[in-house]
Amino acid sequence: MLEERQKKERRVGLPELPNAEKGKVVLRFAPNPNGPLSFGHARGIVINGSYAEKFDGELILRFDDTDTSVKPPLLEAYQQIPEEAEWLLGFAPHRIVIASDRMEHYYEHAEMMLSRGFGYVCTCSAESFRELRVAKSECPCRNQESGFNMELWNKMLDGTFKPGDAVVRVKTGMDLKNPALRDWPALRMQDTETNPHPRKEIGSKYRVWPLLDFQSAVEDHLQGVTHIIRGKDLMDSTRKQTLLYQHFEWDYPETMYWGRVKVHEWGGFSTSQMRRDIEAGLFEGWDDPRLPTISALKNRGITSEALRQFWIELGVTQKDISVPLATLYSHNTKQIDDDAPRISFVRNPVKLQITGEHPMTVTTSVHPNHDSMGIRTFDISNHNVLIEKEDSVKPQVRLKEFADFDLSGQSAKFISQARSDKRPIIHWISENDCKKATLIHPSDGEILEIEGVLENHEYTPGTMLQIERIGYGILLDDCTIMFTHD
RNA sequence: GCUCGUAUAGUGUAGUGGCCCAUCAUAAAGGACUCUCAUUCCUUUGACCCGGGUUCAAAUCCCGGUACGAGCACCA
Repeated sequence: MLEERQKKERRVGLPELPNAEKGKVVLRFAPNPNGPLSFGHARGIVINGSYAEKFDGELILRFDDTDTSVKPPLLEAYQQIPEEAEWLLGFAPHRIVIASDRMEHYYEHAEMMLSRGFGYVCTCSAESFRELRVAKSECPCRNQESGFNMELWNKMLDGTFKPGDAVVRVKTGMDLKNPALRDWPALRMQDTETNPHPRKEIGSKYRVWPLLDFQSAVEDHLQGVTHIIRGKDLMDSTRKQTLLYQHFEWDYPETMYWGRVKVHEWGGFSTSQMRRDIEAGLFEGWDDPRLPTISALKNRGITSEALRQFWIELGVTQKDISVPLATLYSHNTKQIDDDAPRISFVRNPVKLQITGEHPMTVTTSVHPNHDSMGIRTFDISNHNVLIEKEDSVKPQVRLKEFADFDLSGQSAKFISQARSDKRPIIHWISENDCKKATLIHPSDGEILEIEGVLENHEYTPGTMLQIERIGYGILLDDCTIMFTHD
């Protein structure tokens, strides 16, 4: 090396993807549609989607909807999740795969397993198999002839067996040192008469259903997935699936993992728990602003770009982390501030009557850094203005962009238009230019509805606003603002 | 219990044997700008879990410990 090594640049963005060839990368994100997307799901979408984009590859959105009783799918989620994924990424997933539409493929592979002798139908109970697993001993079913296995398989399919009577296992070895890998279950039966699949085209059509490790493994192969990036809780899944791939003589995709994430303000986020809480009436719905769902965040004014930057900044480390929302809010502020019109909202308004000679109109900018966004005009010809109750106790104040006043009860004495001293600057609204409005502020599990008056405006719902001296908010309707963050 | 994984400032993150008395962001504190408690800018505070080893040289490699997390479901 002739050249001196340069000071290394700090790596920004996503880490390198091993063995990635431009145009040939296929990634997937596979949620259970048992609810809409949560904040945590966003990581899977953002990371996998960003790699797909970076390498000119494909992102598959796959619905892992193979459980009808423990985590039953929610019909609306099949519609909502792709929309939310597209909102988050700025592009739609390239392929959508629904596991419950692909049952024939899983059956076919199960039969291959049975006939080639690396899978067997096990009629042991879950409890007795657990003991065998601990003891590293094989169960009697393990050495059945493949013909007999096919017979038993058909009894699963035709309903001779009932749920719990039999499962299909992959032969991996009962002496494996990791107990999690020993002859793991691949398919089981479910009572889809009492718990039909919510998709009506599926309903009670199947009794035998693949479990995640089998379904996911087979489907990843069928779809040509090259890279799997998922939570490290699925590390043993990789090991189980690798053993299956060896049987099928397939190559397992490259894998990367991320650790567990908690948010200081929310703790963990479980879709199942949210679903129970919503059904119990604790929340108004999936987009309740207190909930860590994508829809709630979106409705509260968090941009998809902020979410993307947030997750990319966290990267793909295997550390278990706990992050404050302030980090997300900081990204969001950077996204919205330049475009957010300034607006005045007065909480708990107190009316003041101005005494003394004073201008009849006041103008101020819509955005102090961008004159192009125009001006706001206040009409004070009736001498009445509104200020926050909290500010009304101050003896001397300056009404922002207007003038200095001395306050005394309900009256405000005009002192001077120019600043005369360092008295605090407060925001205000002229009585002629405002209407009653509500600021919705989700905080500490409560939804506070702060009444006040809002400056007249012509913004459309969805506009992000910077509420002077309060924070950022999103306009819900003419006179309702949802507080976003400071 | 068995198995697996992770450990860098308050919180995240960069760093894969010498560029590191360690990067960047965020948070906090102070300041500049500003007629918002906004934005922007500047400054400061602040970290390689512990103990051994390998090496001329370790945040980086090895071993042990500790802590935290995960899997061992006929959930995903």
